[in-house]
Amino acid sequence: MKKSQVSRPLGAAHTALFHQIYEALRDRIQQGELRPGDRLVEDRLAEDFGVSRNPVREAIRMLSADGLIDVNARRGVYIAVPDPAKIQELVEIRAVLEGHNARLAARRGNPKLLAAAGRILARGQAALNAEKFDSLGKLNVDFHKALARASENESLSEMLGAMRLKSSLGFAMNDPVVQAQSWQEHAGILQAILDGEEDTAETLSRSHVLRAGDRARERLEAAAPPKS
Amino acid sequence: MKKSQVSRPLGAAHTALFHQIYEALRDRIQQGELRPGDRLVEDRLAEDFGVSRNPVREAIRMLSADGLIDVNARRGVYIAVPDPAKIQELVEIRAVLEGHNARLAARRGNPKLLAAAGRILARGQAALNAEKFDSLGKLNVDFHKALARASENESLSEMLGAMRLKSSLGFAMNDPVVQAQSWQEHAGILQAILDGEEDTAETLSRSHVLRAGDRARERLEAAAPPKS
DNA sequence: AGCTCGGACTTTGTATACACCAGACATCGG
DNA sequence: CCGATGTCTGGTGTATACAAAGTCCGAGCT
Repeated sequence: MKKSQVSRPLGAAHTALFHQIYEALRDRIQQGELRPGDRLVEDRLAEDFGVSRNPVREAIRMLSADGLIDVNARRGVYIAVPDPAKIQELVEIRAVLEGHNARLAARRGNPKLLAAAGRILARGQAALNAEKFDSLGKLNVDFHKALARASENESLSEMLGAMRLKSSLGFAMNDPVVQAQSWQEHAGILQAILDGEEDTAETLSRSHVLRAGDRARERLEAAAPPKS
Repeated sequence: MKKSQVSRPLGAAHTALFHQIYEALRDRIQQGELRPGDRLVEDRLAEDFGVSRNPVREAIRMLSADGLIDVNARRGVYIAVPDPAKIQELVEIRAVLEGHNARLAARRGNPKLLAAAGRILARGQAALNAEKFDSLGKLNVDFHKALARASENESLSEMLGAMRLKSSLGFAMNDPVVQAQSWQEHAGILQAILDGEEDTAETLSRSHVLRAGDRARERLEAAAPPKS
């Protein structure tokens, strides 16, 4: 679910406020500026954005439908705090879909789109060698986006994007260490796709997601051990 | 995405109007009462429901985020008219996910949940024999819902539900003939799950969805041949 | 006749105002 | 001292009012 909710006829004036607010909030969540459990107060947001409460409310409904925030009737809205089990479910589903996506990409074998993915891969490896971990998070997202495009299945791309966003609530996807480890697997996936090895591409891609999930969970548990 | 957007702590008064309206509209879409391309006018809806425009607008934002309606800024909102290519994409993704769901269901092998699915299967076969085609559509949805529950992966259930709803926009899922044909495949799927045959369950389930999609598309093209 | 232009009407977008609920604090009785 | 009840306040839910953009249709022109 990108910015596609409201079609913007290109030159057509300003986009509606509720839409701008929706994107702004979503970006803040993705950026980690708003963290799980944080409260969103309509009045505050309205004032911050310099608008009335209505556009804010409509943006909140959209975020709610996306599953990014939890709305407790009459008690306030909060950035969703996903329980680990749900996150694990999401990761498993993502693994299946990313695997399928890799298979499709291998089947299509679109040289242009794959070259684009290759360039991002190179940039990522360069960043890794230069130990510029902070830029790795965005590159990781870009790489997966490029792969998603390479499958030439737009719906699948959108779904994967939405799912990545949602899982990013569960754990810091942009944790440098996790990124660095997982990055190395990207090369293998892309190679399999380039070779047209559908099965290999799917398997590698699937396990890549699962492993990344495991690593993130480990670090999460290490940081905040179960209070049992 | 069930009614889960707003948690209702049981005794907590009435559900908000915007939520009721959201559900009402969604049901109307699912029921086929509102058809692709139909226009939704805020004022009309507000009057029909006997409320102001605000709850209606918020409901519209949620439906928009679900991808069930298209909002053209300042020009009106319409029930989404999915182009066939997108529908095909959705069907393919659904096939993969339903396949995975069947695999999980086979792996879990929860007797209680599978028995529930079995009961619905029996009801469906009975309806088929009695040629009560009109009830078959709902039973089909129920059967798939039961299967989704049997995988014990809540996120997956929700996603499959949402995807079924969205594809139902593309073609009349409740077309009696399509339903009748596809229904017979259900028995095989459930049997494979009961036998714990993960691979078989996944394969059958996947091809079941793809075939149902093909059949629906055939009928659609037969009804409204390409104007080329 | 066909086209353009302009104005009224329609519909969406936003702001303001009010009602009601839920939790916090205070007060009172035991 | 402790628990129950009253009040107060912050925040959400809904309604009404206003502004702005889009659409439709007919008059006038070529």
